[in-house]
Amino acid sequence: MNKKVLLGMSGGVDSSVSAVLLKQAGYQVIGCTMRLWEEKQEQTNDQSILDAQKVCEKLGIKHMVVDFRHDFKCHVMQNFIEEYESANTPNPCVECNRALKFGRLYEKARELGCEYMATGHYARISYSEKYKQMVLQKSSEEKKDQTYFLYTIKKDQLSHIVFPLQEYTEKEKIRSLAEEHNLPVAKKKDSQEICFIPNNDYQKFLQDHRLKPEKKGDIILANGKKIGKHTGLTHYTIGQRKGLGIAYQEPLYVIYLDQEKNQVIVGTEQELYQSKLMADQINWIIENIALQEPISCLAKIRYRAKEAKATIYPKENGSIELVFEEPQRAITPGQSVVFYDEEGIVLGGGKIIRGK
RNA sequence: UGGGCUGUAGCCAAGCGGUAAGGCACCAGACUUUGACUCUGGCAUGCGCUAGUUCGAAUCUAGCCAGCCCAG
Repeated sequence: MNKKVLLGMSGGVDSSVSAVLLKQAGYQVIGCTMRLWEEKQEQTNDQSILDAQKVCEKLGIKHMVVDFRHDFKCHVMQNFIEEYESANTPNPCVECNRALKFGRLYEKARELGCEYMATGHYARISYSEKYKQMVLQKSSEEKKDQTYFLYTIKKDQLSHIVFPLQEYTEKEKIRSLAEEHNLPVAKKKDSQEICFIPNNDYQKFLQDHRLKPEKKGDIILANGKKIGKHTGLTHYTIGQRKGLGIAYQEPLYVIYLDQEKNQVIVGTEQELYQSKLMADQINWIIENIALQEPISCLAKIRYRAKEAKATIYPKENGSIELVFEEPQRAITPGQSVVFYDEEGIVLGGGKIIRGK
């Protein structure tokens, strides 16, 4: 048996250790790094490619680079800009997983005759007796779990995807494995922030790429009282506290962005809580669950938020309404909502249109 | 012009003779494969100004300045 797997490699510790684990498990591994954007000042993309190459060389496996710059620009960067211009708050990592890693890269694996594709994500895939199908489940390392970014994976893809880190519960262990195998990236720090945005300055990125000019406007309280000036709606997201520049008796948070009036509405922390939301672009991973019946689940409205008990009400047009038992803080359009069962199995997820 | 009130950091605000609380804002760091949130730390040699009383004043006294309110 010669299981061929295409491993997406970012040049980081996780995907590098994944290569080791796959090789040990007897797979024929091809490392593959995506070229995603043009290099200017930031050399991060080139650096990842070099790092991945070094790791592959060390392990004696093939490495290749695929040029997905066009797709990345069309799907991820474009979406990022458009969402901000619609007064939403995008999550580019979700888009990138959907369109690139489990879109283009997945196709590439098939083209190359690989039965499997792998990534260094923290998540589990297994067969579920309960649902009689392959399922995506939260990592046993709850803190590192990345299923929130992975809910867009199609259910048919699951049997062809491998997450080699799925049994690992500690990041420390991954690092020590990397050191054991003398991987040159063992000490590389975890990636964070938006990969294609230099210095994490997304304002500048938007400035350079925006379609419409920025419009300044008023910051108001829910009662309509003017309380400050904003520098453009794209600079704000719901739940945001920093950067408002308003001195008040208590902390103020952005509770709503009114694009028509070009206003930022702020309020107290209490005013951030809502117990309903509408979502569309739903991807169901559990097959027979997307019926007309309301479904109980645990829903998560942002990465690193705690799941909360909720009921899903499917709509005829394919969107859903979600009603929480307890109000949730800062439900934000553009972010994703992911549905889990009580065992952490991903039922599906979608994109939040609005909170109510 | 007469009477009253107020003046503490960028904003709000405690203190009322014993050596400047707190909140907001801001800054730095931690956390974090989104943006946020959160957490930790920093942030007035000085309390409108000038004299004075006192061992000691933001706190008491006097004068001045500024703002607000009520009379006319």
